[in-house]
Parts: sequence; C-alpha cells; structure tokens
Amino acid sequence: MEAATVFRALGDPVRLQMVQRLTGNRSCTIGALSGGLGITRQGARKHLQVLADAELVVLEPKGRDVLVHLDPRTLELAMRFIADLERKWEARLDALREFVEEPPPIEG
Amino acid sequence: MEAATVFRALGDPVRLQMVQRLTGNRSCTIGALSGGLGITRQGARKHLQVLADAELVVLEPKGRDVLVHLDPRTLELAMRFIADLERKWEARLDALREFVEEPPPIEG
DNA sequence: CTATAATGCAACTTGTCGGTTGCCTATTTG
DNA sequence: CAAATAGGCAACCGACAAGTTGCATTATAG
Repeated sequence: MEAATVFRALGDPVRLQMVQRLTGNRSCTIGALSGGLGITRQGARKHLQVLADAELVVLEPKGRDVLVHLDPRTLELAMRFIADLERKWEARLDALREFVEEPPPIEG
Repeated sequence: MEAATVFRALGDPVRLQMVQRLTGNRSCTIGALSGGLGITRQGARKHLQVLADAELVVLEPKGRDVLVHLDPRTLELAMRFIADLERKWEARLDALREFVEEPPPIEG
C-alpha cells in the first residue's frame, strides 16, 4: 500500500471522524457509522470506500448489512512511516552535531 | 493545526517525496527542491505551499532565494495522533478481553 | 550597470472530490 | 407474502486541486 494513499485517506475530517469512531466501537454497520455526520448515507459511503481502498478499514458483508472494522495494521504502517522520517531527520542532526563539536578531525 | 490538514498535505506522492528529501538535506532552496519531480517549478511551488500551510515546512527568504526547512514538530504531531488512535483501539481490545475472561463479574 | 538566476503572481485548463438525488436489490420481520 | 430495513449503483453538479504558461520582480555576478 502506498503511504500517500493512506495519508490521503486520513486527510479529510469526515473520514478521520469515522476512523475515530471505529477505534472506540469494535465494529459498526455502515448505517450506524454514516449517521450524524451531516451528510447523506451515500456521501458517507463514498468516504468509507476511500478508507477501504486505503486498507484502513475492512468491509465484511453480513446478511442484510455490512460490518465495518478498522485494520490497525495500516494505521501502524502510517505511523512507522512518520517515525522513519523523524529517525532520518534525527540522524542528520546528529551527524551535523558531531561535525560541529569536532571542528578539525585531525587531532584531539 | 487540524490533523486532517496535515494528513492531507502528506497525502500526495510529490509532497511526500519533498518531505523525504528534506529529512535528508538539512535545508534546500525552492529551486533545488523542485527539480527532478517531473513537474514545473510552479507546480512544485504549489505543492510546497500546501506543505507550508500545513506547517510541515517553513519558508525562509534569504536574499535572492528561499530556504525550505522541515518542521519536525508537525510531523511529531501527526505521529502522536495515530499513536493515540492505536492506544484507544488497544484499550478497547483490553476491555473486551477482560470482559471475556471474567464471564460474570458476580463472584470468583 | 546589465545579464541572469531565483522566485513571485495571475489566469487558465483539466480532472478529481465531495456531495446529492433517484432508483434498484436483497434480507429481515411480522 | 408484504412491509420495512440496509445497502448498492449510476448520473449529475459545483468546487477545488494539480498542473501549465506567461510575465513581472528582485538580487547577485561580471
């Protein structure tokens, strides 16, 4: 999964709210998840599809309705991506610091 | 800063690449950062503005050119946001587990 | 001082996004 | 079986995003 796709999916207040709801409720039906968002069920459904395409969420048809549950692995993936960026940045800082603290690495 | 704004800014391959470049190079000029992306300088500049609006990046005019440097605090903010989601999710799991392991909390 | 290098600003085009409406399908439930 | 419930599919619209082009501005180099 492309990191950008995941971030893009998270980059909308409605979708972010959906994800937040899902971290609290183990799983919901589409209808339940779509209520109280100020948009139509169909509108909400589209957002849900974006989350599903980014694999942030899994849709499991169950009889008449569809259960939605979070896929925490993708969330973890996104987090690790940022952590790696920070790590690389820190490394860069450290390298610079070392260079500054030892002006000429010729002798102590 | 809205979390959704930050994620949205990260949700594009070009912008993500820019951020990655910046974690390696302490700071670049706009021109340097805009090269080799397969788009115009002006196109790149727009992406850069999105990153700046999300406070992922700071633009510092310096004589004839503009230095771009990363703001790791916003990156950290985004990471923490996801970490909190995961924490909430884990808590939910734990609560469920406890409930299952102690079927009726009436007596041992 | 002039040329050029680095950037800014604005207009415009094209495609995608967020959202809606209307209608169809399938599963419960009474 | 009939009614209600949960959802799917497709067309449509307005707004915005991505990207371009053209030209103006400012600072450094010769």
